[in-house]
Amino acid sequence: MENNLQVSLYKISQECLPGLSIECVILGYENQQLKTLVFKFKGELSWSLPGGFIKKEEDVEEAADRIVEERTGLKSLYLKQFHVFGSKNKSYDQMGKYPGQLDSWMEKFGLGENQELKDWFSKRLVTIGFYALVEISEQRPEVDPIFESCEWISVEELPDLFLGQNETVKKALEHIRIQLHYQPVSQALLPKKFTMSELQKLYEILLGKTLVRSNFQRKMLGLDFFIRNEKKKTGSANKAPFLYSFDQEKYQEALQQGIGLRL
Amino acid sequence: MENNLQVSLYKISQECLPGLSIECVILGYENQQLKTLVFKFKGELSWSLPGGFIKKEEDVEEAADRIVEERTGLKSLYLKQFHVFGSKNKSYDQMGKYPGQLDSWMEKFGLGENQELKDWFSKRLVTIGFYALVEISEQRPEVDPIFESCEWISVEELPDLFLGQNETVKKALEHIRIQLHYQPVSQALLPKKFTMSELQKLYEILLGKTLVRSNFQRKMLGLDFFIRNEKKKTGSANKAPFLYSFDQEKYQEALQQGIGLRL
DNA sequence: ATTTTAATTTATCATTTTGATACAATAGTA
DNA sequence: TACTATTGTATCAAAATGATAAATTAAAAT
Repeated sequence: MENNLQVSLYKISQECLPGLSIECVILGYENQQLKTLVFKFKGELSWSLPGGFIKKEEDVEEAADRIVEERTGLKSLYLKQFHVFGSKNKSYDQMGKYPGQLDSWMEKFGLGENQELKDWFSKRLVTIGFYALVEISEQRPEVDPIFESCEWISVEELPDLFLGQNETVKKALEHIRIQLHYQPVSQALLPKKFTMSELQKLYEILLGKTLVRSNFQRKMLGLDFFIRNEKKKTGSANKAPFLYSFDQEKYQEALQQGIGLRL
Repeated sequence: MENNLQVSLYKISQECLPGLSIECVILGYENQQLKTLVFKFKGELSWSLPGGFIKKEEDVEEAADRIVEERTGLKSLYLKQFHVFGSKNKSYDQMGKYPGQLDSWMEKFGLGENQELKDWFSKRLVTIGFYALVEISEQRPEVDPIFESCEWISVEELPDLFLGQNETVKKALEHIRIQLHYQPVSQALLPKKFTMSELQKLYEILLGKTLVRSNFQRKMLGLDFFIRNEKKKTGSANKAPFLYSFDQEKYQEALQQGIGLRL
C-alpha cells in the first residue's frame, strides 16, 4: 500500500503543475441541511475536501472534473470556480492544525528519504476553489484509495479541515448566496421532481432566513419555468402537494436573461 | 537596455512562482466610454494588459497590487479577482497572434542562449484575472520600462491583445455587469462629485441599455446614500443640475447589506 | 360514512414599487 | 422678456409584494 502511494505521488509530481492545487466544495441537500462531502485520511483524524493537482496538459476545468471523479466517483457535476486562495502561508507543511504534517506523513509512508518528492509537495500552494451542487440521494460517492472514508457533513457542523479548507467552504457559501439572486441554481440541488415546500426549504437554508409560504410559491411559479406534474402522495394526513420539475428550455432561457428574484 | 531587461527577467524567474501569472483589467470611464488601460511593447505592434508574476513569498492579492503599481504607477486600487484562465494552450509561445513569439523576442533582446530563462518563460501559464475601476482624470499612469507607451482604449475598440487577453477583458465586463445589480460599484468610476445624468450614463454603458431618466433618479436617490451638493453651472442654456457625492458611511453599510437594484 | 387533521393551494387586499408620461423650474441665450 | 434645453418633481395606472384568510384535500380518526 505504501508503495502504491509512493508511485501515485511520484506520478503526480511528474505529471502535474507544481504549487497549484484545486479544492472542491461539493454541496448537497439532505434532511433539510446543507451538507458538504469530506474525506477522512487513512489512519488520521483529519478531514479534507476532495482536491488535487492539474496535469501539465489539461485545462484547469478539466482537472477539476477529473479530480472530483477520481476522489468521489461522481461524474458530470457542474463545477464552478469561485475563488483563488493565494495566501503565501498555504502549504502542506505550514497550514492547518498540524504544522510539520508533511514530514511525519512522509516518514509514516516510508517516503522519508525521497527528497525530490518532498520538495515537490512542500511547495507553497495556490489553490483554485470550485463548487458543485448535487442531489445527495442520487449520488453514491466512492472513496479514493488514499482516503479511509467519506461523509456528507452539515456545513454548520464541519470539523477543522485540512489546509484551512474551512475558509474554502465559507467562501463557496458566500458565493452561492449572492449567485442565488440572479441565477437560481437550485435545480442542481434537488431531485428531478420536488414539491414547492422542498424548494422553499432549500432557499431558506441557502439564504438563512424564513420565507412566507404562499408568497414564495407565487413568485416561483410566476417565473414560469416549472412544470407541474402529478401529485405526491406522502402518506400523511393532509392535502397531497404537486410535484414540480424544471422546464429545461424555459429555465435555460431565463438564466440567460438573468433572473431578478426579490426574496 | 537589453541587459537591464535580462537582469529583470532573470530576477523574475528566480523570485516568482513559475507558470502562474496575473492579468489586470483596469477600467475607467471617460467621454461616455468605458476604457481599459493597455500597454504597447517596446518596438512591437502588439498591446498587452498590465500583468506579471507572483513572488514566492507574497500573497496573490499583494502581487496584484504590486504588479499594477510597477506597470502603471497607480496605487491603492481596489483590485478584485474575477476568474482563472486555465486553458492548457496558454503560454508565451503558443497563444495570441504571434506563435513562436518567445523565440524571436529572446533573440531580439540577446537572450537567445539563456536556456534557463527560456525554459521558465515558455512554461504553460495559468492566469488569474483581476479588475479595478478607476476615475481616469484622477490617474496619471506611468509607463513601465518594458513598455513603450500606454493608452486608455475603449473596450469596444480594443485591438488584438497579447496572449488572448481580449477574453480576459470580456470576462471582466461580464462580471461587472452582474455585480452591478447587487453592489453598485459605480463610485470607483466617477469623480467625487457627479450629476445624476453622469451616473445614469455610466449605468447605461455598463448595462448596455437605455434607462428612463426620472425613474432612474428616483431609484438612485431612494437608495439613500447620496449627498446632494451645490449645483453645477455648466454654462449651457438650461437648468443647472445638482452635484452628488457618496455618503461613505451609508454607502458602505448598504454594500454590506447587499443592494437589490432592479434596473 | 362522516368528521377531523394537517398541510397545500388559491384568493384577497392594502401597501409599495415600477414604468410611462406630464409638468414645473431654471441657467443661459436671443 | 420670451425662448431653449435640461433638470427636478409629480402624477397615475399597472404590477409586484407582504400579510392574512379561505378553500381544498389525502389520510386518519371516529
